Amino acid sequence: MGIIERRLRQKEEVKMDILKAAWELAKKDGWQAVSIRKIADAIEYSVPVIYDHFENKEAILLEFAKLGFEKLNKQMEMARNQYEDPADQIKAMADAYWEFALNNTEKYQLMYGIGMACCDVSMALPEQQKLMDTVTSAIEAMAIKSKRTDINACLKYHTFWSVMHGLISIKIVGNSAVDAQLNKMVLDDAIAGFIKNLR
Amino acid sequence: MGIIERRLRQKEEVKMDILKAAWELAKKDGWQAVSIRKIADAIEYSVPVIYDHFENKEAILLEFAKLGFEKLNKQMEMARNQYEDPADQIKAMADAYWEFALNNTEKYQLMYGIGMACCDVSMALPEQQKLMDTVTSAIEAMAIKSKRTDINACLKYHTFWSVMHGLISIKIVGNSAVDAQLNKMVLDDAIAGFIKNLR
DNA sequence: TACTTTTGCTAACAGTGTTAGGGAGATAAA
DNA sequence: TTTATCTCCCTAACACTGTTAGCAAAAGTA
Repeated sequence: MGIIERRLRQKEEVKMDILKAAWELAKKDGWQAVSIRKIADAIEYSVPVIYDHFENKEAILLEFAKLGFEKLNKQMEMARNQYEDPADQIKAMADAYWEFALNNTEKYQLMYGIGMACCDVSMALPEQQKLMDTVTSAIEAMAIKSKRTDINACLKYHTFWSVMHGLISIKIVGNSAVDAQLNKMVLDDAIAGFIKNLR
Repeated sequence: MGIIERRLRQKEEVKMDILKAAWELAKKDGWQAVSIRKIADAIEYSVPVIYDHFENKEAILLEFAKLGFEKLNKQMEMARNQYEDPADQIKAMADAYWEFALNNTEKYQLMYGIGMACCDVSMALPEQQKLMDTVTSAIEAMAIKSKRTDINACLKYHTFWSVMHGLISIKIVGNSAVDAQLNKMVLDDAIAGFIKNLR
């Protein structure tokens, strides 16, 4: 009775093909160029088959946003765990965030809706919460170490995130109008200042 | 021979009607809901008439991005000119930027392509340059006053802009998931830290 | 073999930006 | 005044988009 198992396996395979096709189209010509018909064409199935696997186009894109958050979470935790000192942790996480956004531009765009319609949904993803926890823990550790009782870690996290996200989204929509080297310098300067204000 | 004058006047009137219709549609249901056909319907002309006044849809949206930059420039200069002390100027400009983004969300979205396709063009607008000059002048003044020769004003401007833009774009795509009061606190904290690092 | 379920297709609906081509009216020249 | 030109603006189409209804063929079950 492995029939239904095989069916499930085959169905999963088609689903993966859909995601793979969508990803390739996005990498080649950007998310705007991704259409249901082009995906159908790539996987050699007709259009309605896609709707057997995903409720709508948004659901397909959301899948990549989720993947993005998972990957970012992993890399942020790895960066933090490489250091003991909270200041070093914060610096490492800033670099990791920057690195992730540079190497996963397509996913980052989806995660925060840069230069594209859709994805207010992605902002409500539970993976966001974990990202916040990872960074906030280091900020709290630093506050304790610096014997600063006046620091609101949640507030400081949002500051951290704003700088990072601002820099990245300007870079993404600006098509490297500002050169890459300056961007990295701005990041380093901003994070150095951020850390200094936590001491 | 006021005939051609009248014609030009009427033509300009239709152009204004197009912009007005586009603006009203955007305010009601967001930029995604703005379509050439809906505009045509609103101005009670057929679709191709719109293409007599604008090269394409992008050109219509770009008009609002330009208006946005002009308004922002004006408000930033006003904010700066209210104070003599460069630190006060920077704080005032940060508040002005924040205020502008809050009260002109639709324009801000267009200016920096938040949550929508299009508008890599708007990033190349000359109005951007002026904005940079306004802020940079205050940063330079502050560097001189603080006798700091190590400050790269251009770099600091980008830091300033990143914090502002990051905070605002998170707020816009996040549909006020994070509450408004915290956002203002984050802004004040970030700018206070920014200014502190210029002393 | 007959029945049921699953699968995946064609074709359509309603919308998008954009443009080719032509008809009617206003202006200018005869 | 008649004829020619020119400007204005419309209808209709093209090539797309996301999404879905309905049906035919294949696969599995009795």
